[in-house]
Amino acid sequence: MTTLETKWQKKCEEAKIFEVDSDMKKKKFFITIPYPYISGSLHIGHARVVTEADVYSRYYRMNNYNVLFPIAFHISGMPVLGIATAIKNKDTKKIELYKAYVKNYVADSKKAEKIVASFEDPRKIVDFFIPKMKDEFSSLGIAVDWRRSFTSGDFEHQKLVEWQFKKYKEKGYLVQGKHPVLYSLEYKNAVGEDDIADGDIYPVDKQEFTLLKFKFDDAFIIAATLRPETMYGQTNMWANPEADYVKAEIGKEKWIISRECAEKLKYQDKEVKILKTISGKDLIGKKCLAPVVEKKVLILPFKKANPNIATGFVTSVPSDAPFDYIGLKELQSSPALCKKYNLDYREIKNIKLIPIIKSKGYGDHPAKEICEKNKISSLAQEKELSEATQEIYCAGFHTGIMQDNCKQYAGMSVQQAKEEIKTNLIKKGIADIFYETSRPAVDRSSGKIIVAILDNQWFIDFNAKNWKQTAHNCLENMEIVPNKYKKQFEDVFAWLDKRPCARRRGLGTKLPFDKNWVIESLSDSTIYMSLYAIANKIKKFKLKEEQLNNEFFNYVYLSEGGLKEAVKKTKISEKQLKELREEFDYWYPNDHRHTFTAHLANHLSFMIFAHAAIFPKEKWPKKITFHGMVISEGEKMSKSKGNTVSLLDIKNKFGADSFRAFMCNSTSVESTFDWKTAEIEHMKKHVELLYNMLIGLSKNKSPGDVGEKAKAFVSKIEKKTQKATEAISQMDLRTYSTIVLHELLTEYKQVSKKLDENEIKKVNNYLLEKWLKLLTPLIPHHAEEIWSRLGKKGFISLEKWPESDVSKINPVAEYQENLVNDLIIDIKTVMNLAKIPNAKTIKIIISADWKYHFFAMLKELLEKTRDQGSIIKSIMSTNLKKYGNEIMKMLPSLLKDPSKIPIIILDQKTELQSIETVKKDIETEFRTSVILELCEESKEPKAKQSNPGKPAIVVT
RNA sequence: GCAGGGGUAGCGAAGUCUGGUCAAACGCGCAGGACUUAAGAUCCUGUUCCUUAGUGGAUCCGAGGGUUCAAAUCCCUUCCCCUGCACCA
Repeated sequence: MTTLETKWQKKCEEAKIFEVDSDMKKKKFFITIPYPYISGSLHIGHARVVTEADVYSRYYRMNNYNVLFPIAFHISGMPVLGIATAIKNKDTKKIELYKAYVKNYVADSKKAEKIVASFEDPRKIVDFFIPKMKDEFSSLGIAVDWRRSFTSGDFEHQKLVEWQFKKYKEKGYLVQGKHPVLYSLEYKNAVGEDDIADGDIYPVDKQEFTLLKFKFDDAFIIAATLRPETMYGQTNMWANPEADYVKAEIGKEKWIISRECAEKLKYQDKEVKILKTISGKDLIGKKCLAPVVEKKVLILPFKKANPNIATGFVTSVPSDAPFDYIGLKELQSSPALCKKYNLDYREIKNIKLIPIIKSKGYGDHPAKEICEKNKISSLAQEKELSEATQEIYCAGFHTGIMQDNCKQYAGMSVQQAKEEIKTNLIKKGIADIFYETSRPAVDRSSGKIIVAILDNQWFIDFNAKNWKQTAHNCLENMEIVPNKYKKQFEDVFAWLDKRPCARRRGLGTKLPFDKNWVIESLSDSTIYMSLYAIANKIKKFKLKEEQLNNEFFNYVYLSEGGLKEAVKKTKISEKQLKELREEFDYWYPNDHRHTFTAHLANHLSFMIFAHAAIFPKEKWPKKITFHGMVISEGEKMSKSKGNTVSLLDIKNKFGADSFRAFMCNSTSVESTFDWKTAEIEHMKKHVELLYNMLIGLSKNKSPGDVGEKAKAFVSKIEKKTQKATEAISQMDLRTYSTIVLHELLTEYKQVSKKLDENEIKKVNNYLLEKWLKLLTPLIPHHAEEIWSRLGKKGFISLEKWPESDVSKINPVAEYQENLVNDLIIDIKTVMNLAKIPNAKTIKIIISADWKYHFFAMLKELLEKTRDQGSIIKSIMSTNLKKYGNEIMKMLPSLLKDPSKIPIIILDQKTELQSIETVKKDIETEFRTSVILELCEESKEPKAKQSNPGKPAIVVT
């Protein structure tokens, strides 16, 4: 099969039928997918999105649209750079991995090694993989105009992004500010999941602690908490007797904090000057002034106070914190322990829990209660204590109400109090914010990871001025499929605030006004689809980087600044500039973007905002459709599971058309697509079967009217053509493919059983081209092959989509056919049940004439009402009254289940005629004689059972 | 935590917006039959249960309630599963 496919891919490429230029006489259709990221080989996730877009766009092409489907490539950000760095650092795992990739294309092992070695230059990775990716995509039979391809590292892309960000800046959409990030002390840079040891398995979060200042001599002891709302329950301070603390100047204040904390504070926007070391032991037994409760509290020993976490001091709230409760209890129950630290046991013993929060399921002292319930009695039960803390935290967060002693916060929910207390304390200068990692973490070179606050981080401010409103307008006018995602967009829009849009590292475009920053890889790909419109011309005209300046995009994209001025500033000829402008104006906006749901909250939302910011209304995107996840053999695809499927696998093992058919038919566009090797094997056979059958049809056809016996068949085919057209036009590829792959085949099989050779030839002639064209978007290669074998010139991909001839849709004919089919099945069943394998005669008794009138009337009445009383009344007021008894027997069951009334009610005469036409066939089928009679004339007791559409059967 | 999606036959998956013709498309699997020396492929038939000369009846779309003449579909409660959440493309 592959040879057939490569042959047609080559022919299409040579004929350049998918390379399109503006054509004012034709309507355009411009469809895009997110450009794929370069990293290793393409898999079925990529295959899904391009294939769906392709099938759909082929339908448009066959409806006389000038269809543009381009694909570019994304290389911004860390991954490509990461590969290059790993290879530079002789990371054997990565080198082996990429050797394996490269060997897919380069057989010679030495050559492959050399190529991989060259990958320490990221550009080499891009240059190597992009042609391969284009080939792999093309092997799926997608109709892409590759002349318009580019990468996000190319100058035309970067110049466009520069232009965009200058526009953002002019409009005040960019702001600078502080921003916490995970930061490696070793790399001296922000880090992501990939840079952190085990970052993928145990993700690291940023946690926000509230720092509280406890007056102590001329300084403050700084305690850190995640629960500022519990501050009214403080009873004491915890310090680690084994840790070293420092006294340090932090701005204008003196703080006592762990040595580690002092180091971290330097990265969190604080001036730090260490004055002296203080041993934790020396603090034990002393007192400091607790904020909020405004009282002196004892500093007590607590080994769980970790100098590596936050400040190394913890304020103790034993009523609500299990750790604090047990820590205190251990001291209170051990005079010896108190003595060890020179503490006054009676004073310790006197410390009482202070109730502060009332949560559902708990009394005044949740920590005490849960420890008693879970039998926790020692700080050594770390795991149990952590779980208990979680549980209380959850209960408090969701159901907790602040108690009366919490002053102005009394009666408030915990959720609300938490925020308010924090903000108020900060305002008063007795609290501060500190960020800590959610777990101890190191980077891949074992350097420590902390949270650092970047001072002049660039943000895109989605709340700036009227931007959100404009974005909403844009969304409002867009078609979103499935529509439920429109609401989700709205939710995302509401939540979008400031987003960091530049980074310190990675590939990409530098911020034009601050070259220390690289524009972040999602922010640099929000309007690139506009470049497809002119990318081929930029190449053709051999434009240079410096020519694609502000004036260039202002003129070509916005028609601003005037042609003369643009010519002067860009040094591009008037003719070329005009042509570029026309090309852009013709193709843009993007009519349709097909993407993965995961992109909604970021890429797609940014795309909408970007267009709203930069472009006039008529250039805003028109439509977004979503596809679902891709899994393989019921599981998430992953290399470790060995269930990944590459495009090369598809090409070599199954063929593009089988894949296309299988994928479209196995799930609806918005649902999860599950790759199943066994099932695609089936589809491969099915495609072959269709192919052979259609070739067969092409050799056995003759023109002419299909004839009476195929009337119902034609009706069904026309109806299904209509349905398939409707489905594909709404991108319901599943319904569409089910019809063209299976339903048409079933119908054809059935009708061909009934027809003689001559009749079949005419049916074949009627069906062949129509069916073939219906199949073309789905299995284009096979369709082209058959088309050429029919002796047709040109490509079927460029043919006109078949129209459904509505005048041939004939419900009565279909009904009659069904009636006869059911009749035959019924006869078989009866013969089976009655155990009469060889019947002498089959008597078919047509229902009494009055029943047709009754059924028809009942059907009509049911449209209006379901009320039995009024239905009876209406019927009895007609001359059907004389059958009142029988009617009353039948009516309840008909009302209960109206499906017993046939969809179409013929009259007695027509029904008799329908059966008469097939009388002979029934006789042949059962090798017996058939007698037809009317109920009124029949002496059979069974005759009364006959109903419209359901003749009585008597076999003897 | 925040936001969103979903639970339908042995399995996958339509149907849900717009309630009725839904025991539920289509595919896979399974069973029986045809073809074949045989296997595979292909074709036909069947595939909730009971009952039966085709009729009929019961159960039924995670669980429980409600609205309605009528609910897989609308409303409420509840259980379970999945996805995303910003130096990550």
